[in-house]
Amino acid sequence: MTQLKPAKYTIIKQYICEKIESGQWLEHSKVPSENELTEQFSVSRMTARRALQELTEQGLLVRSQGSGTFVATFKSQSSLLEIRNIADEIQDRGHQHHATQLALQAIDVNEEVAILLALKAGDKAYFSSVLHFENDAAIQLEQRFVNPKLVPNYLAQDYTKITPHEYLSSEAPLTEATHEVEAILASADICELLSITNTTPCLQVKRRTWSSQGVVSLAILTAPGNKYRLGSHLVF
Amino acid sequence: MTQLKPAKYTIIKQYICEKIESGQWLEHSKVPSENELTEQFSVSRMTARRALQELTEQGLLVRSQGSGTFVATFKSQSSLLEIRNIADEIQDRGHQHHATQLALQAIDVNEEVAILLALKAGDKAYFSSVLHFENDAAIQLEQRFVNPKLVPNYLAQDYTKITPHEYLSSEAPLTEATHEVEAILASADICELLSITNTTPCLQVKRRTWSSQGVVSLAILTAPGNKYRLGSHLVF
DNA sequence: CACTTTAACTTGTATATACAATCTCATCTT
DNA sequence: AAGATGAGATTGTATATACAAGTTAAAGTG
Repeated sequence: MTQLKPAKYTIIKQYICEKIESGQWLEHSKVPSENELTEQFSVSRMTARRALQELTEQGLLVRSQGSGTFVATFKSQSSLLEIRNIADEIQDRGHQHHATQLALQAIDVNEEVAILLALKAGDKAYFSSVLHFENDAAIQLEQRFVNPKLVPNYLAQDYTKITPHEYLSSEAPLTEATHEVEAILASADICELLSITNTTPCLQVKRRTWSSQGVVSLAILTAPGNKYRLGSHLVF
Repeated sequence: MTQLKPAKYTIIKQYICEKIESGQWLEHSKVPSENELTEQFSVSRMTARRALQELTEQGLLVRSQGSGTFVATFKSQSSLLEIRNIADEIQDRGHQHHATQLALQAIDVNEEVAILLALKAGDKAYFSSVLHFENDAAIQLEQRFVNPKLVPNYLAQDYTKITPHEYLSSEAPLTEATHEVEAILASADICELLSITNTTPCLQVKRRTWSSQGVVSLAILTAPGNKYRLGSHLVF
């Protein structure tokens, strides 16, 4: 037996999580105050407070003395590990960024992608391919494979203007991500897109994202010369 | 004015941090219980508890109902971001690992290293170079530059058998680290060490570590073909 | 001696209360 | 109309208390 009786503060946490995950409480919207939760759940203020506090530490909420508690934007959750958005990175260097969408369609996944997306070989997945430019020079190819069960409306968007965390978090709040980084030589067609020779070392980042429902997406970034900065509280 | 009166729980937190950082309280050793801190600082149990709680969330302490609160091992702090130890990685693949120390000396730092280590150009730094093998094939070169002010005993160790977090955390508990990842072609001498051609793409990871005293070390890992896995709670 | 029980200690959860600090907004004043 | 004031709401800090639950070690029992 694991838990005969869940703690009261966990019940409140769960309640708030569900409201946010289901989309009933949107980003920036105000969540009930400590006193309101106190009444609603018939608990003491310190118990209600603990629920809000822990969700704030998890990054789901932000609190502000005097004004209230609010649903965090996805961005404010990302303090743990931040791989910077390519557009922001380029603009910080004082350069121009634009992107071109090369593909947006449903495809049959190959074996490797099927495994990484937790699908069966031959299953359908949504696929998009976006090429990013810095001052009109192609610098990064972004290929995304998206689980159609979890993001059914994926094919309706323009992903040159929407960053991954925007489209993903609006459909299913992401709970986890892993990144796998490798140095590779790109295939001939990708070299052509990026205007590089087949001897140019490229950084390849495979990023997988999860929601509570399962694997949401696999993104493969291929970029010559780029630096990725990772910050964290801890090491190794 | 920032803080006229620091909160009591922060005073207790600071007290505990200092004990740990100064080495008076070693890994696994028991820290005062909530009741002891209550007496010692003349606060309520909930205030003492808050200090212990927050340090636990930061990863400095671990708590166990019934038995007490203890100083965490460095490893148990590393849940946020984990770049796996190369030796563990290799052994998990079922292969053999060994390492050779190519250099261990004090050097004058060049400009780039000086900046990254927060030293002045021409300052002395400790330098070590370790080559890692998988089944007798060289697969990773690890070059470390260490701040001699913060790790004065660095030149006394054998770093083929000691992992970075072991030697660093024993001297000065690390509080933060950043990783910068890039795809490069290695220099001629490194290519020779790794038995690769000068067209082989290599992953280069620059890892900087901090303690409360300042920048502790800069490690440059150069590895062809290797994959680095990064796990985190959050994304982008 | 081996096993069980008990007592003491420690952390976990929960409540009730008080006051401080900050923010918002309606009201008052000039 | 513009600025100052103040009331109310909200989070932050702190205390005192109570009981639950897990651990440890001493005391008791066979």
